[in-house]
Amino acid sequence: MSTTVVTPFKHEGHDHDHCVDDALARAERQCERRGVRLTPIRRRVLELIWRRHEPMKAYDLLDMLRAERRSAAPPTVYRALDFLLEEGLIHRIESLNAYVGCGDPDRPHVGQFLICRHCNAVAEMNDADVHKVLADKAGDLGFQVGTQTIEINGLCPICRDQGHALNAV
Amino acid sequence: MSTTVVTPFKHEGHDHDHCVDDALARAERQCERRGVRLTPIRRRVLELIWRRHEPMKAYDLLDMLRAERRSAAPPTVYRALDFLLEEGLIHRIESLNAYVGCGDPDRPHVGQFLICRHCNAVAEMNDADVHKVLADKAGDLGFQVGTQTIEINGLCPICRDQGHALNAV
DNA sequence: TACGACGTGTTATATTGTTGCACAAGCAAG
DNA sequence: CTTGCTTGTGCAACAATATAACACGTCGTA
Ligand SMILES: [Zn+2]
Ligand SMILES: [Zn+2]
Ligand SMILES: [Zn+2]
Ligand SMILES: [Zn+2]
Repeated sequence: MSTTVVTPFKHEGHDHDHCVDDALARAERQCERRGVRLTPIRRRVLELIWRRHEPMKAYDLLDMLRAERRSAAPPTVYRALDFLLEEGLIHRIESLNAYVGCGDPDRPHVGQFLICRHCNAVAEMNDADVHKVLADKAGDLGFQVGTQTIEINGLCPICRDQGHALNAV
Repeated sequence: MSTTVVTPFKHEGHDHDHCVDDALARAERQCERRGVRLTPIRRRVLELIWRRHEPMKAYDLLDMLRAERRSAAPPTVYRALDFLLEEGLIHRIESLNAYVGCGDPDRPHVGQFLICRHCNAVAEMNDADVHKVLADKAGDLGFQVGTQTIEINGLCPICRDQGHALNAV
């Protein structure tokens, strides 16, 4: 069993205030250690992402930023996102054009995402078996693996238990 | 060994004219069987995608279409792409905002893509082991799998043999 | 002080994708 | 054949996502 849940579903009973505070504290420590600056804008964007604990769109973040910082513009948020991506503090969900916080930014990795199509909850796995089987199969074809984009769309435990069905979108 | 290569890399010695003709003939048979219409526009877009045998952007297709059909506009190409996606004749590569032909449109499936970061070549796998390990791991977390987006970026056999390195982008 | 690196403000632009409505082409029932 | 329905296309505008270019300010350091 090599499954590592990097970030669990939001529902799965957790003290979310604590979860956000934790993520910000981790980010601050990590940035200090690396000698990079978690400026107010960057910190605020990271906080907005964690607050919702679900994939956030760049322009939704921009609207929120604008509410408190009149000068915010697209570059403001995209620069912050670039920084956070660079430092591994967030991941980009390609299939949604959205961004989620990473629960384990310390070691660089690519995420394996489970995305609920009903409630938008996202969990991040980092499973060595998944990585290995893909690398092996790709290797069989002579392909050298760089970055894996793995995004699984489906139903989270809560929504499944509530009777939502896959085919109903 | 459950690896099925749905669409191999373009390089791997193949008669490309034949490959395009084949794809179009398959598409025509399939559309007829299903009672849907492979109209001239749809057929032409599919052909443009197969001609290049690599991920094609919507607006690049639009430019090509416009060269021969003055009235072409964004909806023209997006409607054709929607149709082709619906019928499984092409796949969308989320990480590139691009579209590639599917080598096995008959049975619906999601693709597992190997994308060369140097030459843009794409191969499509449809590997049961990959699907299973992901479904199992997701299932362990109570997640019911719907659609998998799997896109591996790296180096194709040709580019790797030519000494291109992963880190050099 | 002077310099250089970095972060931000600002404006404009590029890229990717959608909506709405009118009209035409294909097809089936009468 | 012709009426009416469904599907496909033309067209215009727009929405959503992302980047470019340049000016300016702050801060650490030679
Ligand atoms: Zn939380
Ligand atoms: Zn859910
Ligand atoms: Zn070919
Ligand atoms: Zn290559």
